[in-house]
Amino acid sequence: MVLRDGHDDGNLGHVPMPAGRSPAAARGRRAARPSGDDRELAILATAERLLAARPLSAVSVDDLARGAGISRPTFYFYFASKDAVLLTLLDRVVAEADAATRAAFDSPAGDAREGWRRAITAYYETFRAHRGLTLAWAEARSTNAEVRELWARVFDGWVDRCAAAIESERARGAARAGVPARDLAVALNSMNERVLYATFSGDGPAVAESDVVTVLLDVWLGAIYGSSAPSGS
Amino acid sequence: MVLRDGHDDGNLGHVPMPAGRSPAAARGRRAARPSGDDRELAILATAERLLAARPLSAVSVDDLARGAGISRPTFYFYFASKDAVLLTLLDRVVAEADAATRAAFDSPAGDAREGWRRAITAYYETFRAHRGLTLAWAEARSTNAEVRELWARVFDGWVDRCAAAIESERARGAARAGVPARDLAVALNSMNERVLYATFSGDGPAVAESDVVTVLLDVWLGAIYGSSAPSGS
DNA sequence: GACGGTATCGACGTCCTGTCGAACGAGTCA
DNA sequence: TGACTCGTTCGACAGGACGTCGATACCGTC
Repeated sequence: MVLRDGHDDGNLGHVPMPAGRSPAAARGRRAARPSGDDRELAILATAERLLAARPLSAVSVDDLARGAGISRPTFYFYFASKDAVLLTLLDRVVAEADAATRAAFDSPAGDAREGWRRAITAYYETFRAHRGLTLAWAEARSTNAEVRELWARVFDGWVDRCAAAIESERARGAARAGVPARDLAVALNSMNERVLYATFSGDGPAVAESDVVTVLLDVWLGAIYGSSAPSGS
Repeated sequence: MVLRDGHDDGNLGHVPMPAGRSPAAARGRRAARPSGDDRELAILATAERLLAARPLSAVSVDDLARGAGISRPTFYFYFASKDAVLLTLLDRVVAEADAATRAAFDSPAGDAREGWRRAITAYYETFRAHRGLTLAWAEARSTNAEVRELWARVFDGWVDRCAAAIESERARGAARAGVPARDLAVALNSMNERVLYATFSGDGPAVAESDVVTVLLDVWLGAIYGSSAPSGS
């Protein structure tokens, strides 16, 4: 019999940091406790540090444990697995990206073009700031169902917001009608995901880091408005 | 010391199947031989069969060997690793997709819109016909450098062809000027890759299989021409 | 100064990987 | 026919990573 990662999701709706308890409490094996928190933090810090230098597959539980100054079995006292650590880290970055794109969407936004540019930039900046994690997430996604689910939820949120924005642009007559807004949103967000990944990972053909936002924006505007210059404010 | 997968690329320019020798000869450990060829084929068939049902990570070398009716050590007589099998399989599918998209590009193509639609459809059809492999490839890419390189080479070829086509559309005044054609090609091909993957894998938000070509085409046309209706033939 | 929960680790069993060396069988050549 | 080669096969091994169990040390408290 194979043991499942064993943790009941509980509140994965990740409220934006309830100030006190980190989302790790739900993810880890242990209930909240004061003394061991530094260990937990040490593990997380070690993970982020190591992942900035090597791929996830080259980081073992032992590396994480040693990096945090504890033994391998002790690691399991804090996290159920290597992936659980990653999930905790991702929760944070996702909350960051979520906040940033939400801000971009809700902010004043002079004209429409500027609004979209801000949203794409927010997304770009956040993941660029956590390159290692971004790469590790992509790696884990193919083998870990929880990572897949977390990403699906997050992605879905962005798609919803984009689809709503596209529909509102269509309603005011600025954006051209065409394929369903939601399908368009899925396609464009997928593009961003893959293009940014290629740019950050550096292997294979990619758009230069300095141009990537411009290029993505150009495709977004072309797909939504039919040209790079949406009309009206 | 860790042994590398140990095979000198030789001719990875994959000529479209020299009729006689399969590309596996270059990939595997052994020189061409008549008697063991069925074993080799059996391994490849087993791999494709198993990958249609479970992810790559759930298929062990032992599964492959048993499936082909041989023992695990014997497997290593034919292939250097599980990934080498996958690489051989990918060589084939890639050649297929390459031929299909090349045909789409070179074919008569009544109007421009139809040309692009054909190219996207070719890509879509090929990978849909090998769902399991497509998913496995994505999984292997994150851990295996050879898979990454193979994909980079293939992807680059498509980008080249697309960029050239975009430039020629710009030259004749049909496509709008904008970001460099190559950057645009990278972005659009990346989108296709990610969107199709999501559609085939079925987890997370995705475009329905029946709509995906239409949606992708719409974004391509919007990005290249500025609307879904390119002018002229 | 016994107790209960926190925290820690040594040792174990399992799974998978890749390799080594011994064997087996079918041709070939003396 | 018997020795010799060469393609092919596999049992057995060693290594690495994972996750678990049970014993212990630490610590605040009653």
